[in-house]
Amino acid sequence: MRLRSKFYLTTAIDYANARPHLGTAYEKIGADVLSRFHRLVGDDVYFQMGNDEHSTNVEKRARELGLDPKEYCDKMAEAFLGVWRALQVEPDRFIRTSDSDHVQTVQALLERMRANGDIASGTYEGFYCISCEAYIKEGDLVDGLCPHHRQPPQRLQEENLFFRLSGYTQRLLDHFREDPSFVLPSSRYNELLEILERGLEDISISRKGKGWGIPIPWDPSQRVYVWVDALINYVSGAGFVADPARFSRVWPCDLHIVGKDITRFHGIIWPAILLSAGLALPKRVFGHGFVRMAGQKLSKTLGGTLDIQELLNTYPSDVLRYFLMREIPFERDGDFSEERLLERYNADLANDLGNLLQRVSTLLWRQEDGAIPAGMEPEATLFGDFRPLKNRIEEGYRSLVFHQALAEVLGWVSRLNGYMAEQAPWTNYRSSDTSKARRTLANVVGGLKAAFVWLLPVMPTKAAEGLKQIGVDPGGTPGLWGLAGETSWLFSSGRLGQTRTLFPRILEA
RNA sequence: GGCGGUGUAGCUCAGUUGGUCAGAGCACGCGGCUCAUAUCCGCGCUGUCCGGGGUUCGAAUCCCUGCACCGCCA
Repeated sequence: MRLRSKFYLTTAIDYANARPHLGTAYEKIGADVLSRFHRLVGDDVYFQMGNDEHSTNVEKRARELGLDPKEYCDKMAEAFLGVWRALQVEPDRFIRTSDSDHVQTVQALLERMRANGDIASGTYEGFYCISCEAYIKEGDLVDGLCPHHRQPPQRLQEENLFFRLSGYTQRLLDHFREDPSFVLPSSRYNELLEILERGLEDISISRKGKGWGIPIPWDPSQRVYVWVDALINYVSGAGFVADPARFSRVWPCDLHIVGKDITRFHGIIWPAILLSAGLALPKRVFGHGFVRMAGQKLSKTLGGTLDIQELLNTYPSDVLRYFLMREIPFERDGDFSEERLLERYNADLANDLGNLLQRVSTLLWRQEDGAIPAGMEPEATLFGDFRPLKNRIEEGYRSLVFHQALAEVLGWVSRLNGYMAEQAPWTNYRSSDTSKARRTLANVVGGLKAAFVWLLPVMPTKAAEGLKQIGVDPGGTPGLWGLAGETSWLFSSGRLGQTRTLFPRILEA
């Protein structure tokens, strides 16, 4: 029996100036799936996400609404949490960069960096895009506008604090070469490696001002640049100042899940900050792909947003989670469309999985009064290669290839349907070959138990409901994931729960 | 401008080191079953594997080149 291994997992934190859209939800769902998977296999999981509040855009938006930034952020935090709850995304901590332990952590790390001789003041001059919250090089402007937001940038010149990022080029390069899986997928790794090979430049880490933002401890006329502020949330949330015991248990972070557009911040700047502050580096950064609609990028500034709440009126959150994880490979971009969602739902969930549950339940209630036949043997044709199947599914989750894991589970369900048709237990009952029918049904029920357990990370509610229908209480069964890999458990006796249609077919609207 | 990725049936995609590799699922057509949510099972259909050259006995798979889309960097 090995010790429970800890697993500290984070998503990016989100700007609090717009409600979450499907793309944001995709990232959180992926992380939540992974978090649930690790809990199921028995790891000691700490899962964090949150909101990034010290942005000039947030401040601006708040003023527009006539609110104090903090007040506005409170409302937005509630709005975000509402969406996450609706999607069954359940972090252990939802951090807000205005939280006092975070503010203290940021200041403490800056002091360490300064003590380490990595911070100096200097003058910055350049074009700054307010929407990007970043400087843009002159050559990147398109017709004098920010290429991402189509807005005119500001010309800024100010006295700032600089971080000697350049001094960390070699250490980061060494680290990248030592661990090619530090940044995944490999396409992102290669991009960052190239940047490192070219060498890093120092970066500005503060902005002049006394408003919204975290004050530089030794220079209250400067505020910490949002990106630096934001990155440090991973350390704050782990308990750096608020809970040192937890911090020492949980840090370094096992995995940062972020969008592919910000892997650079997480794979280069963030590790450099940590090195400077004398903290261990995270073990891995994963840059996921984007959800597109009809090939178009989803973006809060460019609009084109699909309302999540509205989708949830038609499709339970389990179904939306399933669709996103099944259809869009986590490391790649993929298209979202409601037609496709409907297709997947009816084909995979209603017809294949839900219907199988229903047909086996009906037979057992009618013929066995709801008892699951005990003492039956697994059929070699079905369970012969069960072990490798289970391993592939586990590996799929572990390495964030969720679509593959789900394809494997649904392939298994498909085999169960085929087996059922082949054995035709209903004819056995008619010809009084009850033992053969029982053996068949026990096999199908056993197979379904495994399938539902494997689906728990993605569809926590529906899979649990499915398990209850075949007599398993998921909440009251410790070590479920492990049990689902053992035929002795899959073939244990039991009684069916109440039968209810798990995934009612949805006809075209 | 530099580096990298992608381009395979109507749609979404698998295709390890070149030799049943022309595939899966969905959609579609036909047949079967009736336990089931008009569901399930079986069978079938469609492809210049982006174009053009080349290497090879043999290439979707290697090389060159062109095109399209995408990403990172400049």
